Amino acid sequence: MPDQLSTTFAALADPTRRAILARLSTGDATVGELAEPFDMSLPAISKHLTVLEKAGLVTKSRDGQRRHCRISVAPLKDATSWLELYRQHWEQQFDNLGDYLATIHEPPADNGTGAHTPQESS
Amino acid sequence: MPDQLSTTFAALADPTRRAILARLSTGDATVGELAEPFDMSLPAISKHLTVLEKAGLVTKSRDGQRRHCRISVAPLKDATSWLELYRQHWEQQFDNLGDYLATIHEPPADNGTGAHTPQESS
DNA sequence: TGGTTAATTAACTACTACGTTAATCACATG
DNA sequence: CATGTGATTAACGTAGTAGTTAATTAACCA
Repeated sequence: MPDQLSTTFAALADPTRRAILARLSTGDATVGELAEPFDMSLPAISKHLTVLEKAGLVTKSRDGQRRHCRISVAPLKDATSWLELYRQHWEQQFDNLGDYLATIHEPPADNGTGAHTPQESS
Repeated sequence: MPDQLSTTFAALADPTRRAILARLSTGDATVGELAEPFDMSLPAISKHLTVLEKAGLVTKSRDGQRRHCRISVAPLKDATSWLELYRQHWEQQFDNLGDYLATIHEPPADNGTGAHTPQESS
């Protein structure tokens, strides 16, 4: 029983499932409609939907003999929140690159160490 | 051979690996230092680092007999970009919830359809 | 040279993921 | 009731994941 965040990321780690979510973001659809664009059997799509459903990313409701699928983005929000923790980090990494690009336009002061890494461990 | 985004999400779909990234976000570390807080064998951590490295989230460099690990956040940026596509979607979903919460404080105009879903398919 | 330490690789086990086809369930309809 | 359709479940193959312990590589040190 993995945690919620792991389940969410695992669900997103498949291009078919991401495509299904992309499709559902434009509106609800039945299982058959979702399966149609894929070169894959209906049971395969059904299983992908089960994965998405267990991850809380899709909800299904009966409509006669059809199943109506709807996207549910709350877990994506949590995943984004986790990733946001690193946003400043990559912005800083860019800053370091900027610093580096600045230094190589400076006269080479005392840096003949042959170091290849612009970033400090800091 | 999955695509880059799938590899990134798959790498993030493990709490040990996310913890390793969190640790590395505070500064570089050796494999042994990374392994220390976990109740897990060193080879297990080494494999997790291999997964992170293949996903481009960690780079390793030799430092004598140690391996120096550094976080590399570019793939996280791409993952975030993908998730950002859904940000407006969940904001809208919240708006719809707000609308719904507003309607149930309104006199029931002509909405006796028994519908349970505040959102439109739109 | 020989021994210790850091880390990886090898070999193995157990489990899970992803796809298939065939069978089944559940609803719809002539 | 019989039959077709939408979707799931069953059973299976293959491949990958996650962990273990044991063996190996590579650097350091006395």
